[in-house]
Amino acid sequence: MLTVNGLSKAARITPDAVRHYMRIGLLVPSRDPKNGYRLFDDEALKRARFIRRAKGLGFTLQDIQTIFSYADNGRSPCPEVRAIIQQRIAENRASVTELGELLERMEDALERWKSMPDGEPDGDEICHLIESVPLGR
Amino acid sequence: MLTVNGLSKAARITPDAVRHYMRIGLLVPSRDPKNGYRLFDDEALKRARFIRRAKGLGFTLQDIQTIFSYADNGRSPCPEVRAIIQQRIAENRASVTELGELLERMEDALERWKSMPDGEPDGDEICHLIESVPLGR
DNA sequence: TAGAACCTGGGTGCCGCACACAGGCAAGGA
DNA sequence: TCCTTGCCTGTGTGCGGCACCCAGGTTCTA
Repeated sequence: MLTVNGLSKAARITPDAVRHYMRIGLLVPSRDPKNGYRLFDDEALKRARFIRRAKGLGFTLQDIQTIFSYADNGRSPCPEVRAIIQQRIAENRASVTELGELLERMEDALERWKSMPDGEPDGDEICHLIESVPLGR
Repeated sequence: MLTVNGLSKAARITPDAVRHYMRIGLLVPSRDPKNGYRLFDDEALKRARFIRRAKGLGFTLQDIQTIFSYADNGRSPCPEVRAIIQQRIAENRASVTELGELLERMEDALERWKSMPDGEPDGDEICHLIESVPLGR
């Protein structure tokens, strides 16, 4: 049986993460009657490692909740898992695209600014560099 | 003079965003003594539009605070602006890379899973699809 | 005169933790 | 025996950038 710190080391996550997972119900400890310490069994260790793996694949903690509730009710989570990851892949593609477009705007701006002098405060503009950039729709 | 809603329309942001910017001190309204309504002048409208532009370039609200405080003290924010955007560009590149790597892992996993059957609960594994994935370091 | 549409303040929720506080408990050495 | 060190406990707050909701007051329009 492991304490919070012990579990955090065995599963290679921070103690704060362990506490967080407890708070949201992903990990449920028992108690040492002697001192009230939380104790985690092998099942909890398995879960903690699973969480680490799943997070590394882009599953959210909510997703992992869902997966656990399937498993806890004796049903296979696999079909859901396939569906969820497709969803997350789509979201991820969208945000990569979006971030890439932002990055391009940023680089363009920096480049254009190279040939522009710094402005002096004139009570009319806040920063002419930024104000020289066209508004996105 | 514009109310919250009026400003939100003139600057093309949501009323909730206007309220948020007020809360964190980016926009400071005066008051209509008749009814206590918040009133925004042209200066505030200029600021609201500036916020929209700067956000579109990847500046955080904190960055914008900094820029405003330069301008408010009669100093040119331009050198800071150049420094900040370089910083944000670097961060953005890092997260694009990171997200891209995550996306790759996700796609690889989905692909491998195509040739794997759904598992049935056996009390040993939670989801063999996910557990078949190697741990990242 | 009624209803719609606006306004006010304040609070909560999202995501995944990180950090901090104040105090209790356990095990070692001087 | 006391002191130190290092674990543990519960609780609360902060991050970014809003979105949403509540309960109630005000203003405009038909």
